[in-house]
Amino acid sequence: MRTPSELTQLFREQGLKVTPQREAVFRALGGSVDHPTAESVHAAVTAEMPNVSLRTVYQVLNDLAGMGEIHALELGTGAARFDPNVDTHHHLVCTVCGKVRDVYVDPVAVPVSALGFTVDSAEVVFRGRCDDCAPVLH
Amino acid sequence: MRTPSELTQLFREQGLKVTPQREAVFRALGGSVDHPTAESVHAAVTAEMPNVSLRTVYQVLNDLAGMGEIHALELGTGAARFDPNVDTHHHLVCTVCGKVRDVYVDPVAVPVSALGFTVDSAEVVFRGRCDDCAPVLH
DNA sequence: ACTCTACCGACAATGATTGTTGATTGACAA
DNA sequence: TTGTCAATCAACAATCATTGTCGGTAGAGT
Repeated sequence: MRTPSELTQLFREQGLKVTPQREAVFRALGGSVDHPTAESVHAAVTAEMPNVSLRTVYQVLNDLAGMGEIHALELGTGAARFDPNVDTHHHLVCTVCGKVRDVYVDPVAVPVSALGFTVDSAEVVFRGRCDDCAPVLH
Repeated sequence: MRTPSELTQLFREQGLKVTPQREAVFRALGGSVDHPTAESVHAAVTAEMPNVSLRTVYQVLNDLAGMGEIHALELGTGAARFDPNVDTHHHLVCTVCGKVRDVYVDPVAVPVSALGFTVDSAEVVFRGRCDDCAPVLH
């Protein structure tokens, strides 16, 4: 994801207004190392600016995803996760606490048996237990 | 997934009754090459045996998944897909029509940066367009 | 034949997300 | 500075997949 000020530029170019609510979402995403859900982005935003509706947060997140500035991840953890890191990378998902970490993997070769299928993207999801949850035996 | 008759054995060993409804689900899954949703399993079942409730189909699918006889796939296509193929393999997901195909990939190496994370499984999802949908431009 | 699980139908409830509506605000261009 | 229109609000309904519940019935397995 670009910087908040670059996004400001981009939004204006698209004919979209740069509102404080949108800027707050930009900032919340920029300062996120985890992979927040819409709910947690909303929580971060309302911490500084109450009265921002969850509806609006969803709107902005969808706008950003539509522009390719962030990625929406469906990791089977219930809610969608939003990832400001759009470089090619993959994910570690803790099956206990649900935390998501970035991980870089050697490019995954498109398998021969994929003939007759045009591959646009490959995503690798590693499931397991993170540091905090590893000691917990099942 | 094992054969319907093996599953019959297994269910009895677990103290579970082998009902016609459960057998119908076994057969529906056994004869599926695609990756059906609960809804489509239900459709296949009710084709031969009306009055089987969707609720019951969900039950049986969850039982089978709990026993490791099938896998529940969360591929971001809305509904969960159920896969009777429990061999190590991965998936091609058509972003246009939603069809899912099996694909076999060389074992994905767990990346070094995954230290501090105990990996239990790795799943690779290739997204793109299948034969039927490839000609459709965007 | 008896018992207890499984099933039914019918419905409510969940949780994430999107739609709607009517009123208000405020960003930006003129 | 002002006018316009997009954006937002609150509040609510609706969606979709899935699970829970319940009273009543059927049938699988001993």
